[in-house]
Amino acid sequence: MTVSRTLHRPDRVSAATAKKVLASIQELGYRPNKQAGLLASGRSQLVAALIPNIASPMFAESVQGLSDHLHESGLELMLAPTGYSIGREEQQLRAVMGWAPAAIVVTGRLHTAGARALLEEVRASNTPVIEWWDRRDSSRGSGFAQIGFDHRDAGVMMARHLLERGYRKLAYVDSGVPEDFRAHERGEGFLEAVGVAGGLGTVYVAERLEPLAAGRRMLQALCESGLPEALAFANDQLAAGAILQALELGISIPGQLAILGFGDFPIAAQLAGGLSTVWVPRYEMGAAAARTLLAALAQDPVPDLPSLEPTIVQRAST
Amino acid sequence: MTVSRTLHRPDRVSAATAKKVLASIQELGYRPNKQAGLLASGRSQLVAALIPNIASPMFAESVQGLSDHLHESGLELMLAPTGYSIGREEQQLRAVMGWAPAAIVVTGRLHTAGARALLEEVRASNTPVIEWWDRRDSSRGSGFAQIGFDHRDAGVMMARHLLERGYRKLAYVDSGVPEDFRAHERGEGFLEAVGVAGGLGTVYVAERLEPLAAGRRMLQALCESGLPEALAFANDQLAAGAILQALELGISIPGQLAILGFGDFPIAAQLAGGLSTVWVPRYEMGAAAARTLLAALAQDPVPDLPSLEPTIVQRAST
DNA sequence: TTGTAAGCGTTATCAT
DNA sequence: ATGATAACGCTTACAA
Repeated sequence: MTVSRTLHRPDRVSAATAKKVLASIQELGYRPNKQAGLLASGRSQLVAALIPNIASPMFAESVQGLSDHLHESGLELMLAPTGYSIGREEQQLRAVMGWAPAAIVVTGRLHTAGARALLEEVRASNTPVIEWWDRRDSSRGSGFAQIGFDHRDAGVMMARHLLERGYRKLAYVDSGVPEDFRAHERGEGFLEAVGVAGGLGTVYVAERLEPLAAGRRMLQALCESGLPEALAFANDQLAAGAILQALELGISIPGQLAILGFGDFPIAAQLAGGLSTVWVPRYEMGAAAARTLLAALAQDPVPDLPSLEPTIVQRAST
Repeated sequence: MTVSRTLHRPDRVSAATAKKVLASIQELGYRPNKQAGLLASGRSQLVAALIPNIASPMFAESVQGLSDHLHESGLELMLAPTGYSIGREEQQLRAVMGWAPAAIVVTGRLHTAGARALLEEVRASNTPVIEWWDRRDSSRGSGFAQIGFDHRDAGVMMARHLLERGYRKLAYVDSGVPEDFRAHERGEGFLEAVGVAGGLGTVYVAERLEPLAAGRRMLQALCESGLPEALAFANDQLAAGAILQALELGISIPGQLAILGFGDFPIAAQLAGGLSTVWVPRYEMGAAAARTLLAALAQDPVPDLPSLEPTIVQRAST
């Protein structure tokens, strides 16, 4: 008991005892067993994050942001990939809950009914639940903490950017991942904004290949069936593929075809002249999730968060 | 006790009892507490992986490979980033060991003395320790299971590829991350092979910027100080940056300058004409680590692993 | 096939 | 300021 106190409440132990305890810890190489600690205290030091894909650059930086701030506070990160499937997400959620995590982070606001019930249960036990990478103001109150931005609005922003620059025949290229709801929502917002402005909007779906290759193929296909004036993509990788293909075909950008990406990945800044795109606070969402969740665990008020709105980055391709 | 048995050794429970138990589990929403299970059994269902950087595409796919195969067997993955620092690695190792993981995966074969002692301790308790992303045959026997390839050999292979194609004035561009020992070792192997062949070898160190930008800057700098005949890079991102810059400067590739990357990331196949590079079994290392570790946990013999040797991918840039 | 008792390593609580 | 005792929820070992 004195050892436990020395480690957790040093102010409640005399200096002399503390010194002896620490010396013994050093000498014996004692490391507390966290599982036992959790079992006794009911407080875990684990945060579980469920994300569609670990290898995707979209989420990797958010995970890094989360991880950086979590480790500063002595929390460990448990990662569970869902493969962009909400069914899989429910399974993973079930598995992860067995660890009694201190907080749970899930991607997006769309879940199976079962997953939603599990999350409600988690929240009912005073464990923070955070949805990141999405937010819809209308659904607040009913839901969990949302750290992200509205993808429909982002789609609207993309369309408006193109419309403002005079393009009228527009198309959105979706990623071809059936359950990437956020990409679909951007497409919906895009289409709607084009319609409102009296433009001509279409949605295409990329093949489910490696994205640079899929972008190339998409441009190839459109060349044969007829190019719009501007093309907005679900992500920079698709857009970069299209630009590379356009360069090879001698299609001038943005003269014959304007191209807009999403994500503002490094390649966007480096590609011939620069790819116009949408900057997304990837790392910041992770950091914000960590800050929010730490505050909730400490019963502190919700911290002020930086704006997490995406913004258009204008380069040479639009 | 009957519940525990129903869940873990269903063959030891009568069908009728099992049915009743499962019905109750369903009805009550019972989920076993894994912490308590571990505490009682001494067997954890957690695998800890320590990697330099979660957001780096180098490791992300290995993590995905590990994760995919782990989850199939009901093991959870705990990730700890070390920021390319072996000091940080030791800290993380200490933290992670508090969870009594079922197995530990660390990146590379170079660790602090303290970390090495901790890993020995882990192994002494019959917990598998795997070093991935590196392997040195001479150090086997003294060490842990190594899943990866020899980076010095990879450097030699890169140099030989360039030498065979007639280039004599060669340079290797290192990544600029001080503790990326594997990139340094590739550079050493490269230099040595060039020396042996009687060529002229140099090592440059890229600025520590976003890698595409650093590759651009490196090429710019070399243009001013004098280009070699061929340039090998520590990774494809640096090489891609150099190619983009060369295109803008009108330097012909491989005519005036040959360029070789490392990693075989998607961009290598898509870049103007194609970047020659070294394919690395990123996902496969993750999968192999999982298979090795599962076999060790099951006391099965070490499984046959596919070859994890990198190979040269010849494209237009060399 | 089922059930009982003990104990895993910690922390909460209360007594000293 | 320190220590004794009883949990935490499960599994092991053994008994019925």
